[in-house]
Amino acid sequence: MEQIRHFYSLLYEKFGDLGWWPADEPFEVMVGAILTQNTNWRNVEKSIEGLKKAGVLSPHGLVQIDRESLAGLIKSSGYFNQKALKLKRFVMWLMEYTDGEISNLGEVSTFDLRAELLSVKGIGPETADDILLYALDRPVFVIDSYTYRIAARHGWVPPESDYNELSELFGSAFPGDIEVYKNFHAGIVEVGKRFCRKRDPLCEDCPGKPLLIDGKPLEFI
DNA sequence: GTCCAGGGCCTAC
DNA sequence: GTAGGCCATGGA
Repeated sequence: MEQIRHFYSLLYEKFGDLGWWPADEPFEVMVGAILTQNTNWRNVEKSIEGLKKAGVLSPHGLVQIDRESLAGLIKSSGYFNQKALKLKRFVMWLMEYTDGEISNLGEVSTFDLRAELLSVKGIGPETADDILLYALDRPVFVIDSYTYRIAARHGWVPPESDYNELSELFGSAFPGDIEVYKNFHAGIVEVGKRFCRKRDPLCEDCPGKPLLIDGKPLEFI
């Protein structure tokens, strides 16, 4: 817990406020959250631009466009057939659940809303929490593979920890602090790219080794 | 040519 | 219930 607070102070010292999530409006965050699944953000940006140009980056726009055309517009994000389907299912849910008005979500508790999002096929815990935190300003801590790698390799959590345990642990380091939640996750992604990139979260090169930021061990920055 | 990116679902043991 | 396969483009 104390280590986690320290980790954030180091990230903040180094990166300051990273201004996440980069988007013009909440709906764009929601779309981006789905498109960026296991995908480099630069590839997602191209897709977002394409959707804007086509004039379909809105709940109504995505309901109207056919799945094949949508897949063509988001090609750069990879998994375009799957993601076109996911976006379709998401906006269908959104239109029905909110009656087409995103502000209606304001009446729903975070707990219920999270369960609703997770019930949409194609939206898992990370995507749901991206939407809750960055589009809807709800106090949830987003966990991604970088967070898990860093926490597990530093021994902050046991390797078998699941998403919810990590989310609760990181969240409880700054209870309910939405702005810190937003910037902490952003900082983790930023530094995660510079950490060991191997997929294996417990690769043998890493246990016990500190996270390096610009070649310096985490503790000594 | 190989690896992997701001995951999640489905299938087989 | 869980490891493994699948989705797919684009940059390093």
